[in-house]
Amino acid sequence: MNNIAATNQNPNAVDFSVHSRNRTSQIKKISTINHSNNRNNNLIDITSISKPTRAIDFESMQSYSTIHKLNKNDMLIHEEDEATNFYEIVFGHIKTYKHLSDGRCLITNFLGKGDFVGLPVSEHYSISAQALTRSDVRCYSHKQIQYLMEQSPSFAQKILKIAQTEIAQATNQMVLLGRKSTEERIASFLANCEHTPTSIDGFESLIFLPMSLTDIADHLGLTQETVCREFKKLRSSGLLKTKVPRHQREIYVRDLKTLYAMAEMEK
Amino acid sequence: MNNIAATNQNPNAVDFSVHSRNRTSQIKKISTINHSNNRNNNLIDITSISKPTRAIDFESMQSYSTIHKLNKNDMLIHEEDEATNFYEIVFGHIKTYKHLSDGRCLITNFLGKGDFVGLPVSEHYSISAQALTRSDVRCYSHKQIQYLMEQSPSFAQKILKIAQTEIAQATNQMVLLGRKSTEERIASFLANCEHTPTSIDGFESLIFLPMSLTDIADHLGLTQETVCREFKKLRSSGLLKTKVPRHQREIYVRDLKTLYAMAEMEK
DNA sequence: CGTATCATTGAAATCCGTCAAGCATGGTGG
DNA sequence: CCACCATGCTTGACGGATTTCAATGATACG
Repeated sequence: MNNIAATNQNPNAVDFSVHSRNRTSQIKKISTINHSNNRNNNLIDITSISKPTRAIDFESMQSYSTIHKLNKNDMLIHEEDEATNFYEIVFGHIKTYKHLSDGRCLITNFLGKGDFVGLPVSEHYSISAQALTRSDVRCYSHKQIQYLMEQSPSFAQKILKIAQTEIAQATNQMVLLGRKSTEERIASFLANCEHTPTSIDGFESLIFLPMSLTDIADHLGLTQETVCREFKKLRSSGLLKTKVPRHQREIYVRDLKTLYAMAEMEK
Repeated sequence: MNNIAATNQNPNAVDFSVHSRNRTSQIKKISTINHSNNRNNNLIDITSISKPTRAIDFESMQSYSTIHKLNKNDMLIHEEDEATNFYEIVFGHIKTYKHLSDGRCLITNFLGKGDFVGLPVSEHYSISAQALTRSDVRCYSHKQIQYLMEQSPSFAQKILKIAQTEIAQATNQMVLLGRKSTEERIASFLANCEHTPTSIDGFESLIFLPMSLTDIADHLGLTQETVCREFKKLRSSGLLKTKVPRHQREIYVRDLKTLYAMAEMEK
């Protein structure tokens, strides 16, 4: 997750979206860009690829992708849907989650710029994904990915690396959910957020949170109330500060070392 | 996890192992079998592979693997170690886990026959793995795996599929740890175990558990005592039965449908 | 047969969830 | 521009499920 602060500078974010979690919401395909203004202009003609050892990376891949623009609360993936596309988040913030039948929800991850969702191979997606803010995602078809994996070993490695990263993150989250205290969960969460260095009143770092307290609770296996109280505790201890008392989407951290220690992070 | 019951028929399981969780324990490389009695006898000379589309599966791969024999409590993987090998469990039961600095533990998965651990790409393993019972694992070097991924697209797909399965399992476990009640956790755990159909006293199914209550607790984010009490509750409700009151490693399930309903399983 | 590990059970404490109410915020529509 | 309403945040009081602590009994393994 990079450049979270950047979303803050974008006042154009307008919400045309239908009600959250309403299955009738549709992805808005505003543009289908064919990025021929590619940095290296190294377009690859798929039909002419022959050398199996040829390297194909996401940069050159961009020529075959389309950009989808999502409004806040738009659904990107429904868990039950047939898996057809692989997405790279270009801008904005996405949450991935699972629901139980009675409405309980667990948010498996928050994704930002440079993150991926919808790896190929499986018939159906195993999670749902929804935009937290106005977002842009680059869409690759699974067929395309699979074809390129066949053509380029280094591309296949790259895909596997993405899967590995997902596994490592999920494993850490299991430790958090299964064995960490409330305080450790909040600290771990904040430690994993994107930090912008600052030097205001002796606070080291600024975090911008694109999600609600309820979302944080659904990510950490807590309730909204507990998350709220824990934030309050950390504020009165002096570790955190928010400009406006309410609407604390911008959080200043006094001391990152203390935060990490509190998080009981795995080395 | 297949054939758990089979481990039960193996009274040869002897524990020569050193103390559990003792970093000084070593993998016992008893045999380095070169399985030339391969079913199809289709040994592949790696140096002669040229066609990139050639299919290579684990069956033909076996010629390049070695078998490691593990005693109970032997370590297969240490989290901090440099990642060099990929393992397939051939026989027995392995647990994969992570520790926090103060000793708290979360068991990320229980592996059985046909399961894998130690996917390539990363520099270091992200979890530890230890044998629950006497076990045999087939060992493939990462170099070998990477080479074969380059040679065979279908092999690369197979590796990616393994990673995907791991992600899906981890995701379900996150839901369990973050949002399920104690009863649902136990029921989910039992539902995921290997079942042997039976018809004794109207009980449908038999489960053999190779792990301790503490291990189950460390997998479900509970304490040993809570797990014990929940089992007792399910026994007195009539859903479960054990032959011997203590040592309840063999559990009979009255009704699988009830078990699944209780588990709040994701469809 | 003895010791270490594992399982069991009870009593007490606590953390967190639940419920409820009030307040703030921001987007919408008049 | 203001009022309204939905959503999100805050706070308190309460109850209960689980952990913690402790002690005992089984079991397995050498």
